[in-house]
Amino acid sequence: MSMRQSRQRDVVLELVRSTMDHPTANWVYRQARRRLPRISLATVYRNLKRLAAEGVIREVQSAGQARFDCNLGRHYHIRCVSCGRLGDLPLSVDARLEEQAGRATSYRILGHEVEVHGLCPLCQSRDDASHQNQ
Amino acid sequence: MSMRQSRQRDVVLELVRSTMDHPTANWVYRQARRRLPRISLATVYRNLKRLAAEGVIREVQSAGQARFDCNLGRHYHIRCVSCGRLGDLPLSVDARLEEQAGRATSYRILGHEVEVHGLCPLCQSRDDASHQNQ
DNA sequence: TTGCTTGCAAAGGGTTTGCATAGGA
DNA sequence: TCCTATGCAAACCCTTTGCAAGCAA
Repeated sequence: MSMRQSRQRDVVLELVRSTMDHPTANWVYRQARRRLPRISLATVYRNLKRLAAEGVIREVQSAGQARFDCNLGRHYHIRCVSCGRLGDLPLSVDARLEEQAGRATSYRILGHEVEVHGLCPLCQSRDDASHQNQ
Repeated sequence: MSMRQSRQRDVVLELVRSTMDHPTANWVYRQARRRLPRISLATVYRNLKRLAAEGVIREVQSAGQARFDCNLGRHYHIRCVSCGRLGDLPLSVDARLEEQAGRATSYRILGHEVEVHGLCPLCQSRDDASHQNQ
């Protein structure tokens, strides 16, 4: 794959793999600077994109922002509408959806994504607390 | 709902309702200018957002861009990975997904979205044509 | 008249790119 | 050495905002 090794790329990959939180580029950048204070946001973006292009990680679009996922298996996501947190949804992927979509349209089907949205536990308790003050 | 009438808003709404194509703000802007040459992109955005906030249309995020949908019923979408076209997917919505997600997580579930991706008929034939020339 | 709506221009957030330098193989 | 990867700054795209003027109620 002709990808040379670099300290920056190693750190970016380690960071994406360090969390289940599907981090944004900016989160990876902030964390990376703690180890490589001179790393630039452009380098973080280039490495995230490159790693995704090589299939080492996966890029997911959520609420209009790119997030990066080290879990390469097919799975669904759940997003908190309040804080934006994106998590894995441990459900089995619906295999029939794609054949149904193929029959229902003239598209050549390549895949599908499911994003459930709701309030994460933290934002639920934050909400409950603020309601008590009204 | 305290929404005053305006020619600009009428045109924006008419345009979103004129197509099943889930247009972007920029598409609406280009079309609107044919009828109101002095309309600004900011006005188009303000009206699209306002109409979505009032529940007259719906905003959908697709491939990192906002698109606007006059179909208020719950339904799934299909996106062409090549040209970005977003269409409706005429499949019944999976009601069990949300209860399963509720059981599998500690989120308070509010809804879910499904986007199937593939190649639309136009991009398929474009692809086939270009392969013949190789 | 009142105050919502507009056009314009500028700013904003996230992401990408040009370029000279640094640094793996 | 050769060529990829980097840091920096500027550019880019999409979207939002401040403001004075316009216009519906």
